[in-house]
Amino acid sequence: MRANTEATGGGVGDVPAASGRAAGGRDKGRYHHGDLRNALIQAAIELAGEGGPDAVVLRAAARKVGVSATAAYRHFDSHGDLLGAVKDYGQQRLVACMEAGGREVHGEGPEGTRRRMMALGRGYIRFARQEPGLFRTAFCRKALGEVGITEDGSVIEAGGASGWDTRSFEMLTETLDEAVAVGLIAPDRRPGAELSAWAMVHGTAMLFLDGPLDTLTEEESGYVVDRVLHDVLAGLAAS
Amino acid sequence: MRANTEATGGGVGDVPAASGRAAGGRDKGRYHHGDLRNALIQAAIELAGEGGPDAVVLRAAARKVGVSATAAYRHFDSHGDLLGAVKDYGQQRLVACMEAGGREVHGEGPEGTRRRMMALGRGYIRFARQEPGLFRTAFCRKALGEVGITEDGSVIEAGGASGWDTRSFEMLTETLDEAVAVGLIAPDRRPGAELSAWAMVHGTAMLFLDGPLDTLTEEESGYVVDRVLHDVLAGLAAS
DNA sequence: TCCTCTATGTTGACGCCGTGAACATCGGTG
DNA sequence: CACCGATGTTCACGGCGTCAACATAGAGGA
Repeated sequence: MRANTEATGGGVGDVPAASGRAAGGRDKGRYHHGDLRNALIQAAIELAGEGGPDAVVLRAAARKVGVSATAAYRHFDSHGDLLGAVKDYGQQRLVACMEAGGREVHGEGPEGTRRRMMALGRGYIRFARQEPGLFRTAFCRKALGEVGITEDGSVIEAGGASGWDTRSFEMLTETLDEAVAVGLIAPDRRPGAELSAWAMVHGTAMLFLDGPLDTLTEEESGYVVDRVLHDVLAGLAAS
Repeated sequence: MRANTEATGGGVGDVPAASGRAAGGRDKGRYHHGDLRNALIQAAIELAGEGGPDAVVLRAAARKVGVSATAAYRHFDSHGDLLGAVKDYGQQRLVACMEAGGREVHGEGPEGTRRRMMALGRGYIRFARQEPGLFRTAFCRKALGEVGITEDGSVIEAGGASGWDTRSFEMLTETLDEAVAVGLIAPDRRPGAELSAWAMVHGTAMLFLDGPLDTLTEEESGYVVDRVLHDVLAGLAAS
């Protein structure tokens, strides 16, 4: 971090989720932008949405805001730092999409819980399909100092599991606990169940985006998603 | 494609899988390399193995071989073309790793088939963990003309499901058919089963690499993999 | 009120990247 | 042997991330 990045907490939080034209350039050539950090993040988010993580180009974001490239360095340590901000935003959007899906289902008992789990998974995959660029950015490596190669050629991987929004994991955990309480999942199959569930959903999303499922229509993909989610629930339910 | 890329079929095939020092530079300054295309692919494979798809830098590969950067354009259309060759190679290695896993299991009947499916999945994930750079490259987008942005800003996604090695999919299909024949999977649950199986395995691999499972030890991850594979089989077996 | 100090921008430069154009060299075919 | 196409080379361009030096606006104290 550098300069005032500490002050804004490094989060994205107050970026207007979808403010149309990126606040398109400052009015009347003010020398100081006023909110350049968030403006750059917003521009970078749009780039990511259109072209994925590789499209998040520092100079392009600066151009969009109407500011010189190096101005970004007053607010971000590096290109990876900016990308990390977009990554955080993407993860938040993913969580929001899951929550939106879960809120629509209100049923009680085993069937209600089952439908809620399905809704969670559908929300996850819906976000991946509707916002592929952001989804890929949310799961891309190489934000901040995650990977790099030192001058002597050795590979460095700093950070470990850093930079992960744990909220989506918590949502899954809560719903799985509910599923056990309600008798949907056998208690002895509970430990580690979030892994199977998450892997299945995430894998399905990846196959939709980068795999051989990328040509399916909306309707076909609906069947696929239901089938996959049904299978993972069946696998967890089996005694 | 350009020049003689047609002649070698665009495949990698005859690249020595792991020839230590990349054939380290031509001897005695011969003007013509003799096998530059494969030498560049080999160098690019090493780059990918060390740093993933982003490390596959055309100029770096040329440097490794001891040749000028533009020489690569006699054998590849573009950077994406070279990356595509590495991608193909990575997919072949993945298939090889799955086959190696499957060959170790010889049992007959339901239990044998079950163990064979587990071995296939373990091979998939073992490759992802042992060769993360190659694995990521095998599944990276942006080889050849897969994605791009036109001058007017619109996003173009050419190719569709192109560039996919279908062999791994076939192996899965065969084993699933075997599982039905042997009574492991209910026939009515067979259609679409490869999707669930693949999604689960691929998702687990992704969570190991880019997700929150990247800190697990070898032993821990073994349990995780077994658990996940067990779950997906249970899900398919349930009537 | 004015002066100064610091946060925030700008310009210029560097080395790396992918890529095209023009030129050089080798090796096989008439 | 003379030639020609395949295969390399050098040079050049614009774009990228990033650093150093300089410019400016706006806030807080004299």
